[in-house]
Amino acid sequence: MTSVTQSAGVRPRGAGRAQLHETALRLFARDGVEGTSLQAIADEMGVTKAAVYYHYRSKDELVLGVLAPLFAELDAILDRAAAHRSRPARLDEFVVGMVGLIVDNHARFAVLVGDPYVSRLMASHHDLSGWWLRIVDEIIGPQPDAITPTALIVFLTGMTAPLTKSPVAGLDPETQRAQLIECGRRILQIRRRGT
Amino acid sequence: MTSVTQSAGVRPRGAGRAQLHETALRLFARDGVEGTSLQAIADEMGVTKAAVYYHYRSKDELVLGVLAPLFAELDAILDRAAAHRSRPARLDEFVVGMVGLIVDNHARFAVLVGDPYVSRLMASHHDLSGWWLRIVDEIIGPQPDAITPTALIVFLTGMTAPLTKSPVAGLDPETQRAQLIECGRRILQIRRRGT
DNA sequence: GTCTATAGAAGGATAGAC
DNA sequence: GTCTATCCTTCTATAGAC
Repeated sequence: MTSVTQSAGVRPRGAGRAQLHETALRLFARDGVEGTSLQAIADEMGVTKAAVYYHYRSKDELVLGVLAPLFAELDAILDRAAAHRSRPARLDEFVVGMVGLIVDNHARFAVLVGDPYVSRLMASHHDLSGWWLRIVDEIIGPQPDAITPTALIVFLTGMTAPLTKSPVAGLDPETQRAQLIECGRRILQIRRRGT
Repeated sequence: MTSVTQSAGVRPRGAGRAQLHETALRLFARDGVEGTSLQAIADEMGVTKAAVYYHYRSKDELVLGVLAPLFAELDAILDRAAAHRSRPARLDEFVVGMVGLIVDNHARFAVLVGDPYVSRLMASHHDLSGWWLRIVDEIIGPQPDAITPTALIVFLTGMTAPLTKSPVAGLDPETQRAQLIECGRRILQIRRRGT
């Protein structure tokens, strides 16, 4: 959702901002948001704290700026999944979409769903519970059985682990993707349609 | 692992310590370890910081003290599971054991596996990777297929979510237990033995 | 076992020069 | 867009009285 078409050749606005996002995200994922000081981010970039404050007026806004790319993606995945008519097809499209998002954005997603600081931040700034309601309403659909919401949240939370935690990390992205999709299909009991 | 047999009638050593554990754990789970100051814990208990420092010489030791009850439990679950001869039986025993542990200790387990501060603390003080090696060696067994370790870590990480996160929380413990066991059996493809 | 008081470091954030 | 310098708050931790 960041400005995509910016006439080629022009130095992109916020080249420094992109580096800031990258550095901050890496440290957030490694040490947690609360465990990452603006000083540490500045040191890692070889600049001073004040340089960071040029881009964002507070740490909270920096965190939201780093996570921002996810929100549009999450909505897009929901849109694509909700377009299917049968529940299994919706669930499968959702699983495949989420796995794709996570494989490409493991750190960002792990910070979003796993960091306590972010959880509190979301409660006041962004509406993440609305996203969950959309899942229940539009993907699982009317009359959900008792276990599917639980299975979904177990999967959504658990799927970040293999990519960040030590033991299983380090697999090539295609294997990760295939294994995670299989996990999602198992826990949601989706019989694979002819793809 | 804390002293169990202490002649009855005697005021238990560390009645205050138990309350400290309880309070600290609740705040750790809610705000994260790094987001919970010793001041906040002391305030919550109605005492001063110095009183907390009477029980533990540092914040790190307090964190380890709060999490300590888990480690003996984790080993006991592994022992029970490893005693079975067939792999499906070992996996099922492990799933049932872990779900029981989590339902009774969601907050503690969530802090252990989810908190960035704890992750760093474990890397230096405790050997959590040894616990994972025991799982792979003694539960999954020789010649693990490619996906089972991934499925296990997705489940172990994900299973904490329904108990702490908002949407699905608030179910009665028996339902939670049954749903989580079912999730584990699905993702690990365990056909239920005659229980 | 709990208190007051305080040291010493680190954090978030701002002002103003370049 | 980045710097120096500074302010104020909060944090961990310790010393010593009760």
